[in-house]
Amino acid sequence: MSERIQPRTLKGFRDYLPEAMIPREWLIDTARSVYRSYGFSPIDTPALEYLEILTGKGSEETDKQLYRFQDHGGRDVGLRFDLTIPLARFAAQHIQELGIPFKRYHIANVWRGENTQRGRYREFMQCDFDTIGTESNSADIEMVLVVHDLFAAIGFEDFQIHVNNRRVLNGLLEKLGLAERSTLVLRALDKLAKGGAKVVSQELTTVAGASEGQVRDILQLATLRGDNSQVLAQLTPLLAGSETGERGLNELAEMVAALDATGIPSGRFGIDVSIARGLDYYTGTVLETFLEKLPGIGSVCSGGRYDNLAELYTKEHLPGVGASLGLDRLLAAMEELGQLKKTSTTAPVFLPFFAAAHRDDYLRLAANVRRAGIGVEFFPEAKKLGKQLQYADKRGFRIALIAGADELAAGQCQVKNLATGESTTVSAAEDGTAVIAEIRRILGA
RNA sequence: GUGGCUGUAGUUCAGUUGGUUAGAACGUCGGAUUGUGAUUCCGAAGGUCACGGGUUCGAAUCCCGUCAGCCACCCCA
Repeated sequence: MSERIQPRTLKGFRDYLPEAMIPREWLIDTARSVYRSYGFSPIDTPALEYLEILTGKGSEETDKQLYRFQDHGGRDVGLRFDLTIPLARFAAQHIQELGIPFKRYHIANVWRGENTQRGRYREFMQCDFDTIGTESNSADIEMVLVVHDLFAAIGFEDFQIHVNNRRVLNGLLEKLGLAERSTLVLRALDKLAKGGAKVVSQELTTVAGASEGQVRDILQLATLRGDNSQVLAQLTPLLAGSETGERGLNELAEMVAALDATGIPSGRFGIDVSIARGLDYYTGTVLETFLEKLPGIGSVCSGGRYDNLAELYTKEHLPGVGASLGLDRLLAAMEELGQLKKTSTTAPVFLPFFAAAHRDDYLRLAANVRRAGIGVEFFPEAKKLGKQLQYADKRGFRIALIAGADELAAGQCQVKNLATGESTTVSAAEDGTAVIAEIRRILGA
């Protein structure tokens, strides 16, 4: 034992203590229930894939960030860096059994070997949902609704879903004769929110090789302001004559009308022509979600429509639309906003081990309360009551059930509200119905 | 991957121009209080000063490397 191994974790990888894990699980549960409420079904895929599956896309950037190695059988493998590529492979393999349209959600860890920053890690969780196999704009509209419901369910008031359509931009680029360099242009445009017009125009000129006039037209389009109908009206002349652009415009207009009809508060959703998304596989709707109080953290939920998800893996034509919630970035944001409740207990009720000779009575009482669907933690040692209550207080329990030899002899139990300190004595007989009723009363209040 | 800042008990931080035994608060554990939790009092545990090397009579302090964290770029959730 002379030399111990230093306990440590890799850069960008983290341990989760109960205090961090409890809100994390809550967020996952919330996302899951919103996705399910729209009929999305869960799937899972392996963390490790054949390298060729992951590098199929071939972009340099993802290639650099990919965790890759040879497995014990000498196969070239890699850890998934998002959930979309695995979905493409998954769909190519199983779409026959699944049928179309296929709606799935996938909540899982992904890995990227990039440099860390607040809210950005090398192992992080994504909560994706996608609808594949349909080109209907309804699916795009539903995507926005899901994102809206998701953030509302999490408890945010001040969030904004920015929506755009790639066809709008592509239409303009066609008109300008820049269609071939669209990826470079879009990537530059993606920096508008952060860097401003100067940065964008410089990158457009130097990287994308756009002329002064082209830069001016692109920026004019991207910096349109006003409410949704105003933006749509201003876009119309800019895109006139471009089939692609007009189609994009129509899709946007349809979406605006549909979302208005569902009664989404207007401040939470807006056309933002500057949203481009760096990823080049998006072809139609693109979406980003920002927290008004924390614009610096960037988009916490992004997504869009892609024409052919699985073309690398199958002949089957599989269009899709979906978005991804960045769970860890969102948790970092919520922590910064003080929006996370601090508890490190999962059961609401605490049962002190008070009278050492009565362990079985406590276990029976706890079992009765649990049968009613209420979690109970029984303290493992018959320590001083004060100590046990201190423990309960620190963990954030809401109720303590206090029963010493006297109460047990009388068939009674104190139900103590730990928030107020009030305590009522009720009968513990009849499988604890009175105890359970009192607990429910306190929890309900 | 590039550049900048940082690293001292579980946590937040002191620590003089390099000087001998590295401190505090909070937290933890025990006691005052063999039946009631954020109060009070007493006591205890807890540090290879991130790790490794160098300079020096002497290093938490100066230098180099590694690791990690934060920030910017890049990219993105």
